[in-house]
Amino acid sequence: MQTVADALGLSRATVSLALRDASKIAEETRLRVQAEAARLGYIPNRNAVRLRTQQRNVIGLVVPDITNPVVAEAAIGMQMGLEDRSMIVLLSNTFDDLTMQRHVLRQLVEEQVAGVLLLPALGTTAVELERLRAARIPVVLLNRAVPESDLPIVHVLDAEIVGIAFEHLVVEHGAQSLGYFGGIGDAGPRIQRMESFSRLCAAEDVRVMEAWSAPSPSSAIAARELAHRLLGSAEPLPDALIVHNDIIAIGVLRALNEFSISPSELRVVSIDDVELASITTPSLSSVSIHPRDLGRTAGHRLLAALSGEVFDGALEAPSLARRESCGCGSAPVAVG
Amino acid sequence: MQTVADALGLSRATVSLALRDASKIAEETRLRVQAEAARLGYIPNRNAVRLRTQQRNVIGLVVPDITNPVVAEAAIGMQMGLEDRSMIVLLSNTFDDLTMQRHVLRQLVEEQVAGVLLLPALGTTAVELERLRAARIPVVLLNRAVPESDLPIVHVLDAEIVGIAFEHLVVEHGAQSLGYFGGIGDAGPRIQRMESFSRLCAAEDVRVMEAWSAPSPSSAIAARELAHRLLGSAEPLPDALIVHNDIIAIGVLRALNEFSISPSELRVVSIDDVELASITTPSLSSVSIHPRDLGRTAGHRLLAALSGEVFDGALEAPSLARRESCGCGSAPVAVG
DNA sequence: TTGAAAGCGATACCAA
DNA sequence: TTGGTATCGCTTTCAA
Repeated sequence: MQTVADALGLSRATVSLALRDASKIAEETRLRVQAEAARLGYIPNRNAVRLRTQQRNVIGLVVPDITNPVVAEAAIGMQMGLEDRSMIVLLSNTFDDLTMQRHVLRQLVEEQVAGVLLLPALGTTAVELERLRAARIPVVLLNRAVPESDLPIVHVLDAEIVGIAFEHLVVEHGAQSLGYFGGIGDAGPRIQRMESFSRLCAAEDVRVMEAWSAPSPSSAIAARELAHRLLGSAEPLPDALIVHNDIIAIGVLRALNEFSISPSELRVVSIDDVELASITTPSLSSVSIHPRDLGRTAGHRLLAALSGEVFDGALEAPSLARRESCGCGSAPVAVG
Repeated sequence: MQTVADALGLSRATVSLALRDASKIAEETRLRVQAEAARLGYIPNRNAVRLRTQQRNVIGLVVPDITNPVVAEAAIGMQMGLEDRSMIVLLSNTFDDLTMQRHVLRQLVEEQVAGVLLLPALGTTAVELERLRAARIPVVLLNRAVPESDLPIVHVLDAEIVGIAFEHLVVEHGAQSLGYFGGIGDAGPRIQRMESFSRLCAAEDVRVMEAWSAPSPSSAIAARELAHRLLGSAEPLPDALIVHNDIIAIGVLRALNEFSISPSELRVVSIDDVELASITTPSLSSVSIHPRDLGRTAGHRLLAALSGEVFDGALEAPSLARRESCGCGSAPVAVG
């Protein structure tokens, strides 16, 4: 293309300059070049540019499941946090599969990406990330920590979240027995939250209902089945439940509904506050983690790492959306 | 790196060959090279490879909103349809904004992507895609058609979907009056479906309730508000509603619930059948469009276009998931 | 079987 | 202010 462009008597070098660096080129030449380039429909080849300049403008986003609304929101937040710098996002789903993740990470290294935002697959260890480290590609972890690794991580403040839900249920609603329902058993988030949960229950003398504190995959259907099983068993009901996330909570709500158990009998506070939470029946009280902000912050953090800056941004604090499922009364109905 | 690799006495060319093309290289040399490469942690530079070979292994996926579960599912389906060919997916959200879409498409052209899967932003016209055409980048459209353009499109079979819902409501449930609720007014899908809907209603002498056939954005909250407004007004209820998608339907269901209107009074059949549909209260009868299959098919179609093959795959036919919201009885409860 | 050299499309240095 | 030329990392003839 360059050669075509100097079909107006100039050298490629001049054209190259004229198309970017404004200085050092006669205003008139520049305009002529730009006009001609536009006329010919010239489009620079990013691959060549990258090869020559070592420029890196691609960010890898690696997640287990983009279908998860929180993940999708975070992805969008990240894209928003990056777009001004004309960064491009390479997305990959790992399906929580280590082999897949290995494959993907290798590809990203080959692509010479500027950095990687990683929501690690279950079972990810530091060795999995060795290649990235060797290639000196900055990595920011999202939500799930990786054992033995000191990578920067942006994550929801588990202790704070659990604290908010706990405080609301115990202090405001007077719950005496609690369960922490769902979440993948050996994944970071559940482990972290269970820890806070247990500590709080012990400190405030609240009874922990073990059966209702079982793990569950992030699926409404699976959660509903589990809740069904518990409701059909002799297990006593706790006063309230903190549910690992909204998707799981929707399954639980459905089960409670089928057993005609009202929020006053079993209060539910969930975590995430996705859009759907306000619209379920009963509507779902949920601790909002502001997933978009999470993604945006992670993006900024990665950018900071790229330019060697110190990162100073903080995550938006979680906050409780009070709705019906905890017994806080009816949902606000916005009718026009 | 190559230079480092021939620190074992060979030329870069030999190394390059040894690392891929098995023939023409002594078995022993090859092994030595590969061992050394592994030891040194050599990673080929995709940019250089692409530049030299003109190889293209990146596919652009451009969608308005990855947060939409159907879109997310389709994205995953596409990724699955592509992965064996070691293709990489560049994802971008346009937020249904034309300026954004222009920006993104330009980036994709610069990246020299092999092809683009595009779920066009509202208002996209053929001129928007001119650049892609000029760069001879194959495009496959997803779901929304682009006026004046003859690009191949993979889309849900709107007429068939509406037919299934209509038939179920009118023939099996005896509905005499119907509404087609929601969908973006000037977007392809709603227009297509409204057309089928009107034709069917006319043919079968079913009354079309105009007020209940209003457009609505794809948001449960907005849909609920609209339904609220209608329920609070003097508008008569139709016997049944075909709802544009599950997200909208969830909002509608919530509104009906708040007005204590049961499925027998207003039957609802929705479109999409996302996972959540089986778990709402009442559970949502929905025409499944198999979004993953949609994505996979689109991916295959694009691959076919890349290699100049004729595309022969067909889309999975839509099918109705009968649940409670149309009055088909209680949801199957899978209790262990 | 291996090596030398050209070239992919751009940038950047140094002269002119 | 412009042009010549080396270079980025790799593949690919063509000879040796």
